[in-house]
Amino acid sequence: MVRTPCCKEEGIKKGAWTPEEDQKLIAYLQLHGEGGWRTLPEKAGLKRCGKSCRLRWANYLRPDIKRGEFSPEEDDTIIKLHALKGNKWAAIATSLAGRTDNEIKNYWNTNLKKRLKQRVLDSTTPKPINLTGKTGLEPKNHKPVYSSGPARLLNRVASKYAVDLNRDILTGIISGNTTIIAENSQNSGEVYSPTSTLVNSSVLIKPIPYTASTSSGFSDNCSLSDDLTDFLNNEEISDVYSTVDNFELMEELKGILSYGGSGNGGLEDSPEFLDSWNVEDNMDLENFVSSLDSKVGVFF
DNA sequence: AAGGGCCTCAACCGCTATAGA
DNA sequence: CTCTATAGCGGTTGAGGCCCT
Repeated sequence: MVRTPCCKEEGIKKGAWTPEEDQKLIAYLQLHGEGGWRTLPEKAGLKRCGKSCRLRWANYLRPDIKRGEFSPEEDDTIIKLHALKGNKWAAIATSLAGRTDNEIKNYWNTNLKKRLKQRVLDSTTPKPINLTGKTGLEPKNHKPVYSSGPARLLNRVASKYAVDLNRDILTGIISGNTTIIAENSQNSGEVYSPTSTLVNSSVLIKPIPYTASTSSGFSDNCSLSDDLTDFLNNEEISDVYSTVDNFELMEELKGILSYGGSGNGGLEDSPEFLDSWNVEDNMDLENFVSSLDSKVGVFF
């Protein structure tokens, strides 16, 4: 399809709008209503392209736009909806009266994202509890029995990158039916307290197999074959984690798996590196995770 | 006081989707 | 069915303000 030229013509002004331009645009739209953006600038006496006029109106001049700081309630809504929808700013904006997609996107990138990352960092203090001889969970007796792709992948990522993973988050993700075992010899006999961080490079996440009578846990038809966002958006998972706390839980996991930023040659907003693993390939996850080295560089 | 770095957010860019001729 | 115009979306940019040294 031939691309429609926009703002390519000579004499078209760019940059910040002046009050006079705003007035011209408002006056024209009050008189004629929205639409006809291509011809609007000439009719309204503006040296702007139609697209620029439409954006100025939609994001700034529209009378129903709410300006000012976001309320805590709006923060919560954005966080929850972002956990569900990802960077679908327009979809999120439909649930926040008076807020534009652009405004929400900026607010997320400059405030909420940082706040969530900071929360993840604050929650990653390791507190191992020595329960040697009391748990019956000696590592050598626990060859992992994986029942789901997600759990396996999380485990492999954790073990491969010695990443700080908050156990609360992971146990939540695995619906509480999870045993976490320190496998490394120097940690033999240890498990971690519910508030601990998994800092060891050989941590196992062992979900109890899903059964039809269990309302929580993973079924085999829920996998990470696409990406983590899809996984988290999976209806089955969303149903399990429909409370406020668990929305935050999901958000934190996303934060952890994206933590590190592009500046480190790593990840930023979404775990797209997971895309390369397809369950149908029957690829060994260990090989897959090993291959991530070359894909993401310094991870975390 | 100055200036360098950081942060915010309006505006732009590139692209897709959709409607209608 | 094809082509074009328009609307809309998400990512990115850069001007200006703020803060710190």
